[in-house]
This record gives sequence, structure tokens and C-alpha cells, in this order.
Amino acid sequence: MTSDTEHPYETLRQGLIYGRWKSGERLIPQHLKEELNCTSSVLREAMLRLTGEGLIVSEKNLGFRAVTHSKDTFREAAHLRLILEREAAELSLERGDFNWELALTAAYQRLAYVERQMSESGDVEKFIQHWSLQDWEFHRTLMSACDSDLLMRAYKTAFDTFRMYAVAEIPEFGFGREVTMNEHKAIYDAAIARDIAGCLAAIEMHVTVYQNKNRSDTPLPHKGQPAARLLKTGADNKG
Amino acid sequence: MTSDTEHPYETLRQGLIYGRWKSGERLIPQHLKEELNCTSSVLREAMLRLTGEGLIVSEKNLGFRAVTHSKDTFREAAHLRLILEREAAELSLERGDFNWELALTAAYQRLAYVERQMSESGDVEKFIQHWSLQDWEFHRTLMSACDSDLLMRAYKTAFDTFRMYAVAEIPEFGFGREVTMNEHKAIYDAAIARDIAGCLAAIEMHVTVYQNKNRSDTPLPHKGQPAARLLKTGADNKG
DNA sequence: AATAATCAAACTTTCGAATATTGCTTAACT
DNA sequence: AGTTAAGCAATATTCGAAAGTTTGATTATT
Repeated sequence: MTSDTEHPYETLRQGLIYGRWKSGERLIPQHLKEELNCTSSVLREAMLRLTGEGLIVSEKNLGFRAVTHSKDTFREAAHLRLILEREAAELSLERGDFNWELALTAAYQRLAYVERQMSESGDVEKFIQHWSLQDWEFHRTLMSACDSDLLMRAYKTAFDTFRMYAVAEIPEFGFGREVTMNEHKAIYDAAIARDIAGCLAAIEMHVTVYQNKNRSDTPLPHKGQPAARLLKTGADNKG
Repeated sequence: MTSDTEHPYETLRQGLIYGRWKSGERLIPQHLKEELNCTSSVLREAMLRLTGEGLIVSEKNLGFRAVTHSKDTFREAAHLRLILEREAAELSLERGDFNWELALTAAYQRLAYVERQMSESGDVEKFIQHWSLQDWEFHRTLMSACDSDLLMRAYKTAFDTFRMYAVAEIPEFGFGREVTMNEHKAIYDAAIARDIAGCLAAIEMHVTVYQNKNRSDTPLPHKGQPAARLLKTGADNKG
């Protein structure tokens, strides 16, 4: 009942990002077909697509595995996110028209709304999947006026890799929302004010915050399946 | 005899980049199977991988098409290449050790060698595929000490898109090698001297040269299949 | 003449069986 | 005991046929 309606490709993709399968875990179509309610062939096809996207790796005759992540991957993803988001945001702030401002405001308010809900209810798990979508939509909209599909596509790869690691390995990811709320507000305010330097600085803060946190910390604790919880379907978000 | 031994995936990939199939052309497994000497199923699998990589697009029930490129795509690819190569090169120049220098020198000399051959013989077509490989190897090696697989992967996407357009749509691409030789020399010299500013400037020159050329030119003439020629197999480059 | 319904051809997707490969387990050998 | 070989079960890949979809041509209807 977790994935009856959705296409296996999407289910796999979401599952890889939100920790339904662990880093480096073997993905055997035969075994997954009941779980995802389809035949092994369509699963294989979905896996081939995801191999091209870099979320899955495969070696000839050795089948598929979820891509492995590590602290290094995370640092790389954060770094790439930073480069690309700064570049795209700068272009957006220069080029964005009135409709872009409207869209950004709408995206920001949707994001702020769910962040308030999370913060007030204290129930992170209930909202995290919706929050994650709104977070993406906010960043995507911020950059959307950069007018480069290729840049956006590269960014999405980095963003997904970033999120995959964060969900799986950073215990406090999803908590301490107040901080993130402020970060998003800073980005939004600077964007609307067309304050490029301020916006880029706010982006840098936002993207590197987890690295700074762990700078002199213990090496990230690896605790079992810290975030498979995030995949429990809300099931009621149709509207 | 064009692709007997190679895996269809590689043949497709090369063919898309070097103009064997045109921008937006429909790719029908049934039709291509004789040409690539395999069954349509294997082709389908290769196409799914390439869909994930962004070289092919597909819509449900409408099959596969070579990704369409345009002047805009090219500008985007050049832009992304520039951002990523500058970032990676800067890191490389800071971090690269003695072995990196050796590898870069080797790559540069291989590239310079084939560029000299092209220049002296005047026969661009004969060497272009080998040149293209050495060109890639040079840029890859230059950036290799940046120590980020994710960044390299993103770069390769931009590089391939750049090349795809250049091969297909820029008539003088492959000619006027003397210019390119100088550009590569400038990049190499600055890299070895650890002159970051100089190296980044040389990279910018190298990557944006075709855009500058066409700045006040007529819109790029679209002349039939200007570069399918590039795919004729050299067949003798085993060593 | 214009629009709608029907049909067939071409193609795409899905499927499960056939084939090949891997890695493990057991057996034989030194 | 340790090393190699043979056999076996699990899984990966390939294949071609079956089922479903799109497209465009033809015929029927307004």
C-alpha cells in the first residue's frame, strides 16, 4: 500500500533519497517486485534510468546498488550546490521579472507555512516529506530566472545527493527548524531586495551550516536506519 | 563494421555526441538494431541509461529522441563548463601534487602531439576523434586534483553537451587548430606555474571563444549534416 | 466541405522464459 | 590442513512474443 499507484521509477527515486534503501545496498529486482507492485523487468528499466542519473550504480553482471555516500560525498554535494546555487541565484536576481517575484513569494510562503507547522506541532515526521518538497520548490524558484536548464539539472543532482546524505546520516536534520526558517527568510528577503551579495552570503550560510556544525564535532554517528521513518506515506496530500 | 565489437551503449553515446544522429532525431530500437548489431531490447536498455544521463529524452509511449540542442543549449553548456572548470581548476592548482603535474604534462603533450599532427597534415578528419579524446583527457587531468567526483561528473555532462553542439553546428570546429593549440598551452603553462588567476583567464578564453566569434556574426548557419564525418572510425587506434 | 468514427500499421511497453554469470558449498586431491 | 575443482542455487542479462498505444489513412456522418 506504500506505492500502489506511483510509477516504480518515482518510488525508487524517492526511496533512495529518503533512506528506504541504505547507502550501498543491493537492489534486486526479483526481491523488490512485490514491495513495489510490479514485475522485475520494469524495475530493471527504472534502475537503468537511475543508473544514468547517478543514484544507482551497476557493474556488469553484478546488478544494481544504491549509490554509496559518505562524509566526503556530502561535502562534495554541498560544495557543488553552493557553486551552482550562487551562480544561478545571481543571474536570477539580475534577470527575474515581476512574475518571478510573485512565484518566489508564493514558494517562500508555502515553505514558511509548513516550517511553522513543523515548528509549532513539534512533529517533524508528519511534515518532513511535504517540507522537503517545498524546500526544493523554493530553491528551484529562486534560481528559475537564471534561464539555464542545464544548470538547473546539474543543481538538482547536487541537491538530491545533499538531501540523501542529510536524511540518512545527520541525526538533527529535520529538527531545529527555527534556524532553517531564518536562513530561508534571509535568502528570500535579500532576493526580493535584489541584494546579490547578501543573497549569496545567505545561501552560503544555509548550505554549509551542517558542515560548520560538525567541524570540531565527533565524526558523524552512524546509527542504523536513522531516517527510513521519513518515507511513511502521508497518503493525504492530493490537493 | 562500424560498431561490431563495442557495446551498443558506447556506440550510441559516441554517435549522439559526434552527430551520427541529429538533434531531436527519433531513435527507434527496431530500426537501429541491425546497424548496431544487437537486439532491440539491448538498445532499449542503453537508451534508458542515456535518458538518465540527459543525452536522450523520452516520453511515455512516444519512444526515444536524441536530445535537441540549440544556440541556447550551447551557451548554457559553455557557461556551465566555465563555472565548473574554473572552480575545479582552482582547487587543482592548490592541491595538485607532483604526480598530478606529471600526469598533466603527459596529457598536455599527448594533446599537443595530435594537434601538431592535425595542423601539419591539414587533415582534421583523420585525427579529430583521437583529438577529442585527448582534449577531454587534458581537461579532466587538469581538474583531477580537485578531489570531487560529483563536480567531475557534472563537468562531463556540460563538456559532452558542449562538444555535441560544436561538432554538429559550428562549421569551423576542428579547424583553425593553431588557435586552440595556443589556448591549451596557455592553460597548461599557467597550471604548472600555479598561476591561478592566469589559468582561470585562459580557461575562460578557451571556453568562450566560439561565442565571442559569433557575437556579431550571422546566426550560425545550419548546414545539413556538417559533421557526421567525424564518426568514420579510424579503426586503427588500438595502441 | 468539415468533422467524427473506424481501422490497420508501426511502434512502445511489458512480460516471463531461456541463457549466462557469479559466488557459494561440497567434494576431491595434494 | 589447505588448495583446487565441480556442482549448485541465486541472480543478471538477453530475448522474442504478447499486450497496449499512437498515428495516420479511410470511410462514414453532419
